[in-house]
Amino acid sequence: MIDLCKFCQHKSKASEQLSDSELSAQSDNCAEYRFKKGDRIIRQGTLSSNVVFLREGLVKLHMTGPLHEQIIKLTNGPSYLGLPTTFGDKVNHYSVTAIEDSLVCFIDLNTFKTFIMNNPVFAFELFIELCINELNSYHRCVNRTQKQVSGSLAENLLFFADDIYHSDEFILPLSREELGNLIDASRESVSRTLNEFQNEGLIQIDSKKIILLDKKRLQLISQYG
Amino acid sequence: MIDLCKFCQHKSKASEQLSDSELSAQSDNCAEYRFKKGDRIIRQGTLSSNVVFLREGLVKLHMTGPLHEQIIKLTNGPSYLGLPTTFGDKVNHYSVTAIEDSLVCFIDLNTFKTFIMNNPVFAFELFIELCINELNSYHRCVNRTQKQVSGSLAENLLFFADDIYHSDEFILPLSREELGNLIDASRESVSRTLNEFQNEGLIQIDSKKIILLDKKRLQLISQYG
DNA sequence: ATAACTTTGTGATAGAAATCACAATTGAAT
DNA sequence: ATTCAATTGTGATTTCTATCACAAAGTTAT
Repeated sequence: MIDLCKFCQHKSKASEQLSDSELSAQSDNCAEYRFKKGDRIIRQGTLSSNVVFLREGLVKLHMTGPLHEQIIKLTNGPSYLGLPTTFGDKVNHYSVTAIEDSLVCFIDLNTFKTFIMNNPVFAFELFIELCINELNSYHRCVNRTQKQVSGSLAENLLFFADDIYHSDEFILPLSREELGNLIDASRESVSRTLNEFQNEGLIQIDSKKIILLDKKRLQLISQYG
Repeated sequence: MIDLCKFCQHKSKASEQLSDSELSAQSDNCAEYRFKKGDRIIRQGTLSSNVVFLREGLVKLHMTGPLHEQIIKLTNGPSYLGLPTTFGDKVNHYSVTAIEDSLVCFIDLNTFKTFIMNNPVFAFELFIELCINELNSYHRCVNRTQKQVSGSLAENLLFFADDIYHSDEFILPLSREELGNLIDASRESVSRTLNEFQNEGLIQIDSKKIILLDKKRLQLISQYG
């Protein structure tokens, strides 16, 4: 268990600022778990007692809204999960669920706090990360409220290809229902719109497998659709 | 100009953690401005070069979406404005406009950074504030995407009464159009829904003046409408 | 393999809200 | 006071999407 964190290949930008002794302290106060696709990592409504760091994998942050479930965002590792829900309140305001097999570290809250208090560069990096997250959350919200189904769908297909899988061909890790929760549409509308995209030659669908055929046009739809 | 900040009655929770010498340094590197209703305080797209602190007043954070303007949120003082846009990127991602006469302090960025680096309690307070902001932004987004016009409108009327004016009778500081930008509805829908509310005896409207008559029912509409 | 359950596709219908169009009101400027 | 511009109210129409209903296809378990 000695110095596991020191040699971790998936450090956050903040934890790259930790000293050897701090990393060693983190190793001693940290537990590693593997989650299978579908496993709940953080549960809305429960006490948040650890800092959660996603080393590898893909997860969804989601919360129950007034009418239905909503996926707030998707995050792939390496990245902290739920800093806001850990430090913003005692209780988790949202859930986190693996949508692909994921490797997660749970870091003791007090140890983490010590780093913030004693290592200003670490604290500053976290601070910056939170700022960027908040900006992104504003952008996501503006987009999801203003775009219609085809626009949001195109946007998210491009997001999967460009930011998650780095390939124009990928296995969609979400059901149609979940895709709907991500873009604020019903299961049926997602189905229909995906088929429209296929009929117009924008994409090719083979059940969960998606191939993006015309990214230029998808980009246009994402912007103005 | 000596120690203006020290005796400021509108300190942020974070700046209450600053030492006398730090407050004095802040006084020396800080400028105070008064903005009239309608004045732009931060302009989307320009360089963000100062930390902006709203001492008194009421402002809207807003950004241009793919289709129209959207009000991200309303903030009243005392509160930092645009920490995310100041530290998250060099360029402002959103605008801030006074919707009531406001008193604002511009704090030198480097001075502020020094505080973060040298005063961990200050940094931690800011960190917590950002976390809470992000949680709130998630909740606002879920609500505005899932509720329909009457629900969002009821929610925001209650927000004005309870959180901004602390009175069930207030002068609405936004035009119908702006209210629409806040709840993702058209100007016309806002007009119509306000009138419905009046016809059902929920509120009384006298042009900009609003009186909430039945908050219980407004709460129900806010939840399930 | 079969049964039971979940996910998905697709047509028909209904409903909420945008848009369009225009009148009325308010406010600002001269 | 008068003019011009901006804001607001209201009806008619259109559009998008949710919902409903049911069939088809996949998955999982026994």
